[in-house]
Amino acid sequence: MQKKIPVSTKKRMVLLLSLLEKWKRNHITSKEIAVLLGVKDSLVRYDFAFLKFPSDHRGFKNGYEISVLKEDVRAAILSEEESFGTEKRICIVGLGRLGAALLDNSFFEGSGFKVCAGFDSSLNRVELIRSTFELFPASRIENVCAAKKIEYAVLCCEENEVQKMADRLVKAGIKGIVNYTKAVFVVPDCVKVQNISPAVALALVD
Amino acid sequence: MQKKIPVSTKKRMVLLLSLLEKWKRNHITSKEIAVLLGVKDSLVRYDFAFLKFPSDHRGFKNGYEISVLKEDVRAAILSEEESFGTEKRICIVGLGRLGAALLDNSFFEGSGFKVCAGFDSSLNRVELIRSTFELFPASRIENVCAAKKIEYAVLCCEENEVQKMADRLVKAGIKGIVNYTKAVFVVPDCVKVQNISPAVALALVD
DNA sequence: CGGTGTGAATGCTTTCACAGCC
DNA sequence: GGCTGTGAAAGCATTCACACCG
Repeated sequence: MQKKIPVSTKKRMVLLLSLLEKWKRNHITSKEIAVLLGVKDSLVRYDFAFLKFPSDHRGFKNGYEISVLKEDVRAAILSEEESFGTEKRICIVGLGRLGAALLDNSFFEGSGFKVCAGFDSSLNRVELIRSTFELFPASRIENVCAAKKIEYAVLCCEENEVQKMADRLVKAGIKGIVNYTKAVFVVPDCVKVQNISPAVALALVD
Repeated sequence: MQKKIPVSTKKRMVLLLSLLEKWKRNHITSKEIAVLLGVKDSLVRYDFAFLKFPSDHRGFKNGYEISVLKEDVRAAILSEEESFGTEKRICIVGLGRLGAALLDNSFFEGSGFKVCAGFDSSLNRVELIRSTFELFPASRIENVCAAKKIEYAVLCCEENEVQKMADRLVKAGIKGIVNYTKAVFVVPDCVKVQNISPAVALALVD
């Protein structure tokens, strides 16, 4: 419906939402946001221009009012999706130490995502780990994801399983994959992937 | 010395190196690389143009020879740094389940980074967790990082500690921080940070 | 042909400059 | 003065088109 929000803007807006949660005063300026996000203030205002806020914040002297801004931003970045308002469902694939750590929904609260299932090729792990939602053997990815309407996946399995798991996720009709392993894999164009293993992330900070 | 390598190129090259490790044939074409990286083949060749390989691969009919390409790429992306060849030293800050999971050096092998220390504000954890290198209380970040010449940090502590830990890392003279928490923090311009919590990564794949 | 290398064209993203408001 | 909003300019990143080679 709207003119699609640029991904770079979207990334900043997600960070912004989580930082507004903890902001103590009830107003904030573009300059203050910019410092926290590590960008220029003009860029923050330019981002806001895309979101076409219903409210006009101009002339508020002391910047934006937190409650209004928060609602405006949330509405804007969620309104793009078909599944408006409802949380998008995700799964964790690979329940080694990293995967098991991510089973905690506190990583995702306020982000619009919700962990709904975990998978591992080791039956042992699946039975051993306790969690607030169901865990399954990897062989059931196709079934379970479809049944539970899971749309996104976080990959943190063994490197030699990566392609196999990705294939299953694709068959399950998943829309996007966040890959925390060093290994890369091939998916059809309609599935988006973010390769963001610790090693890659580190290479980007220098 | 060279014309600085663009970050987007660098990211792809890091992925490429790890992908070449597992490539079975001893030659590869830009088309094949492009599929694995999920980009256009022209972009792969354009990337290579920046790196100004010593060897000219043109006319090799069947693309690039793995061993030559691997050396060329590695040399190019490492040659930017002052600390040529030697592995860059990193630390993990916050040893909850996520941080503890990242203490495993297998996440970083082949990437040019090496975990050398872990920190947590809970003495209990520091003493309980076993690892192949030393763990310290968070109060010692400044000392230990300086002494061990640690240059980069991975942040995965409690959200309410994030700013405090970041301040300590800055005092310790750290160059870059990868932030796996949802919380944001402020650092001087000379320190680079990558905010890439699971929630942010997911927001980018749709 | 099917491959690489490269300059020019396109498309994104960020910054600048400045009008308008309190 | 300090703030937002916005169009125009600058800066990056990606794609295209095509020369050249085996």
